[in-house]
Amino acid sequence: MTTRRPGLRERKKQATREALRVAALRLALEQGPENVRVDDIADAAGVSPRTYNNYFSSREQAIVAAVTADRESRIAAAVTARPAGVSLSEAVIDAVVEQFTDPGDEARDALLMITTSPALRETYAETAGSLAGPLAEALVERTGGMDRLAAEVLAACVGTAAKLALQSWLSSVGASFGASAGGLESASAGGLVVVPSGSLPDLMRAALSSLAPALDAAAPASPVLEQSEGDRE
Amino acid sequence: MTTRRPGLRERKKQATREALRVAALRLALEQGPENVRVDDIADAAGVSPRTYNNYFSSREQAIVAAVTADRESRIAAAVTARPAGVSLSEAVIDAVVEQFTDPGDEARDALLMITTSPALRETYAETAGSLAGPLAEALVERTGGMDRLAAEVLAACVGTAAKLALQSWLSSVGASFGASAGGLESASAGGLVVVPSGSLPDLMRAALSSLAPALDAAAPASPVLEQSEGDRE
DNA sequence: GCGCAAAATTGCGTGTACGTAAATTTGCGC
DNA sequence: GCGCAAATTTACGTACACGCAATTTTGCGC
Repeated sequence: MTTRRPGLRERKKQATREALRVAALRLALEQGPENVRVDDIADAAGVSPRTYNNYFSSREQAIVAAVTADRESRIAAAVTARPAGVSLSEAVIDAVVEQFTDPGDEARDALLMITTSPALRETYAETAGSLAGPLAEALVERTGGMDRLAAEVLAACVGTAAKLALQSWLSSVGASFGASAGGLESASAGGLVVVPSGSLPDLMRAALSSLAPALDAAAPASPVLEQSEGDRE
Repeated sequence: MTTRRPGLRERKKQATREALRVAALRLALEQGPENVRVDDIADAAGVSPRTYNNYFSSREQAIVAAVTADRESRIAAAVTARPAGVSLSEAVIDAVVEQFTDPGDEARDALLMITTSPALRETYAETAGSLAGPLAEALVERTGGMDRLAAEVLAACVGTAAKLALQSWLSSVGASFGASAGGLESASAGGLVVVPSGSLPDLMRAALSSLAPALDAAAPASPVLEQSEGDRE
């Protein structure tokens, strides 16, 4: 249902996007992330440099996109796929942890590179926030019509918690965080005080568990849904 | 503790920052936000353009900083200042709503300008996330040592919820949100589905109320709490 | 096939963010 | 007051994000 008509035109767009992702990742792995210009990526993908910015709004996005790909929709799908018996918090936490913890086989070295480069770390952590949209949909779907605003808020908070866990984990794995000279720190730029140096799954589970009460409270007390949830994908 | 040593040197830095803020706001109000170059701001503040970026990492930051100033620390202070009797969620929600709802007297026209410019709206909404750090401190302080990670997570989530409420409110007040062509949407760039067009206080209270259970559950030694929900694990 | 309108790509120009190293200022001990 | 080390400001160069308009490509009705 989501992929109604691929649309021959749309398909080509996705192909271009994919080509850019692949090219960006390959070049970054080969020459190091700092030595890759957007011109190089665009050149390797066979498009003009201007086109690159039609698909990605920063140099780092294409690289991390090669790893994160469509993680958001996978998480959303995983949430709706959980058996109706489990609580909402359980479903969400399990789905999120699962999707974030398992790196694709070939993504291992890419992850290593990302943890090494501060700029990539930042962008990578920010991808956690992008799951808000799809997840909100999934929340509404699963609970059978929870309040829209509540769904958006909770989904965004899950993303925030995941981002925090990711940042915390990254900062423990990699080097220390360079503090910029600027004053008005952006939300995601502040150095974290927590450096627990645990495993990423544990860390993420711990972070998300703080949200569990809010998630369960938002579910309208119907653990078993009799709704015909026939349409799956 | 926080302001241990004014430090004559530090004072001058803050003066420069203030000068940049004021200049940026004044120029933006006079000529419209789109017609202000960073060179103009730097020039008006009597520093080099490069110095501007030593204090603010984007052109819009200085403008919104003139309005938001030290909102984060005010919120943190407001949280700790609440009487010990009230629940944590109540304290936090009241403090946040209070600080966000009351625009300074002279900030009125500035707020109007911000709602008009999409770029400023974006930056303004993002400032909500910057309260995470101070708020986390306040949470730990008030609850008498809640888990550090939980405090960071909850504080960040409060910021996220506030940001969402702000975005929702801004999109209802101003014009529609232009969708960018790019694919990998950043967390805060996605168009919100919720356009309730309520008053900002109501909106923010509604958004934050979703987090109330999580906040209250995290307060261990709170006055009257029936601890129904045991932590998993 | 033909042609047309929408969509995507491209080139260009502008403004911006930031690394880097030189120049200037500040704080402090003497 | 003197001078030195650290911090701050500054100039310069590079890369980048993006608006805009011209150009090419795509999809579709005929």
